[in-house]
Amino acid sequence: MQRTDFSAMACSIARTLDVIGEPWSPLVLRDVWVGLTRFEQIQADLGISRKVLTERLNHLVEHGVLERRPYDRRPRYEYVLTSKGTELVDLLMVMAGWGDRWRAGEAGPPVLYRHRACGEISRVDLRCDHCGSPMHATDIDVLPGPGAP
Amino acid sequence: MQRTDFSAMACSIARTLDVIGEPWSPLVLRDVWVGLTRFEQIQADLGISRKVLTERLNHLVEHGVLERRPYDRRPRYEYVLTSKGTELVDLLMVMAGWGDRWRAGEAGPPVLYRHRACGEISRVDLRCDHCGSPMHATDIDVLPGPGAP
DNA sequence: CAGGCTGGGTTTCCTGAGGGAACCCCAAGG
DNA sequence: CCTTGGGGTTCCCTCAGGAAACCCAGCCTG
Repeated sequence: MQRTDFSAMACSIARTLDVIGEPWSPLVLRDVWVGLTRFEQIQADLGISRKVLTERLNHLVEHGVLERRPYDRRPRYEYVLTSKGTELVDLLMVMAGWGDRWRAGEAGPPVLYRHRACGEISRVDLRCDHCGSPMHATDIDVLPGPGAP
Repeated sequence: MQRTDFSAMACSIARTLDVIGEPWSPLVLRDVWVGLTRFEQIQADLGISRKVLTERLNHLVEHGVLERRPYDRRPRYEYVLTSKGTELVDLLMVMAGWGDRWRAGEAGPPVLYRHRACGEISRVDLRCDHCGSPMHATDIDVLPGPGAP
């Protein structure tokens, strides 16, 4: 985990990292996303230490990214994505896209994504929400915003 | 940082985290992106320990995300994004988008992005690279790919 | 041409987070 | 009752992060 507290920085990247920047957090989120929603399942899938998994889950719940809820009359719980968390999955998809492109190697990507709307195996692409044309790092200017320091 | 080695996992998210998952790495990348390309600049801007900054920069260079190059006949160096690194900035933009939306608070986002193609202050949106319609976490099915374990 | 200055690190030491394994609690079920 | 299994806690050890001091190679200045 980061020792330094990122949440105080006037930077939305740092603030996002404050929520999912700790080691394992994105992978925990991915597991919940693909349907591994219980402590034992996630622990077994990732091989993460139980202590750390407890910490991560609590942190994600505190930040409103996951919701912890009982699924039995016994004390059994599962973790589900909130809408805030579901939007974080977009980030995971972009991460996966980069990994697919640059680190998949000979074997090719371990998973494929099928877009339900068109039925095609496709990749995610970044577009401008105004004009709809591609919007990548080199296509933009960065300006100070209202919350600038 | 993570003790566990993510690079061996058959997961493109984990493989991406192996490159930029360590604390500070995304912020180092952001700094280089916005033009803080020298050791002293980055160190001063982030307040990161010099030791850790050295490690992160070396790691990013080893992975071909940054390139280290001299800018003087004295032993002075600057770090610049490779194309592999520039594509990672897309990830930073999505991160910033989430932080803007969920954690900016009253003050509003600290920075704005102007899309050069249309001139508008806009946000990045995820689209299907086939059909061009929105492609978010809930719009896709995940299937095993050729590199599946 | 000795001494400073500057950028870019390296070293040292201390603390605390991650890993691993053992332990614990509670509610069924047999 | 005793076991089983999910969901955690506790303990201990090691190693990564933070802070600050130190180092070195070239200009630059007196």
